[in-house]
Amino acid sequence: MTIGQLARQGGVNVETIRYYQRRGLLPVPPQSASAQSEGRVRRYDEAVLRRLRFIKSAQAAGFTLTEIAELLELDASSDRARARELADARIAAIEKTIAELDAARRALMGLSRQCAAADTLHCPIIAAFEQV
Amino acid sequence: MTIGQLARQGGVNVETIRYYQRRGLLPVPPQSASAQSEGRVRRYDEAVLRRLRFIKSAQAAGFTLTEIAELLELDASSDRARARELADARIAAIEKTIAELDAARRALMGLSRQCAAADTLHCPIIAAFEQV
DNA sequence: ATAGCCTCCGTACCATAGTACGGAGTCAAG
DNA sequence: CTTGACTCCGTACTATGGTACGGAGGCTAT
Repeated sequence: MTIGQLARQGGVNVETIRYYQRRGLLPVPPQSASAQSEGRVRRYDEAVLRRLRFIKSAQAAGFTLTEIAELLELDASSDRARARELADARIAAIEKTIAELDAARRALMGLSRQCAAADTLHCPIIAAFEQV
Repeated sequence: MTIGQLARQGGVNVETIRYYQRRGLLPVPPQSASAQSEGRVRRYDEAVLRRLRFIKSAQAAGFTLTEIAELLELDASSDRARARELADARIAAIEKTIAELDAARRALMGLSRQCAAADTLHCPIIAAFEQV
């Protein structure tokens, strides 16, 4: 498939694929010849699409592109210990983020409820943050 | 207090304060005269420190600096409805993020456990992402 | 065979949230 | 009254994750 097809299949921009290639996350296939001409267009296979989807999934899990690059290298070297290390570090980071977000969420919910109550003189949302 | 003292009290860099001033989040006080000289150093009071702390708290709740600027403007205009709108939008965004992170966390935990089990032939962390 | 997309590639630019630098002036303590 | 730390201010640079642009050439359907 062409880069444009790969991009559509992966749900990203063509430019994003080029960017991932520059970062070494995706391979740059050779410019293969087509039936009619010598061919100067690069063709991508399913493996690249799977790799692209891996990147997007790992990214959704909060891995940075640098970490994803490392995961992809581990894929080649089969370094299980290191892969697990990265996964565990990410789990800890996710748990920390969730705890912080949950605290913020509960604070905001209480404030929004108070703000909706008609008997309050002024909106507490802004005032509340100032006391923290 | 001076900008350096304000920074220390607020737990940020001096440069960050200047940045917030450029963004209109913090006021730039006049260069007040001191006892000895005409004075060309700006002085900050408690109100600015409270404002700085408000910014950091709101930021921890996931508001962007642009949204915080709006909240600060609402503070002046007392637009409760809009403040509540922003708070509710943020709550929804936080809940979405938490759900995504929790899914990623649970996936990673299962994978890490599998990876630790000695009977698996190869680490499943990388393989798992490729199927998503 | 030609219009009208698509690809290639380098380079430049975007937003977000800061951090760093450098020279000139200011301030407080010894 | 000087030394050393701090302030002022503009400008430039950082990281992260992309987007945009433009010219030259490639591909495909009519």
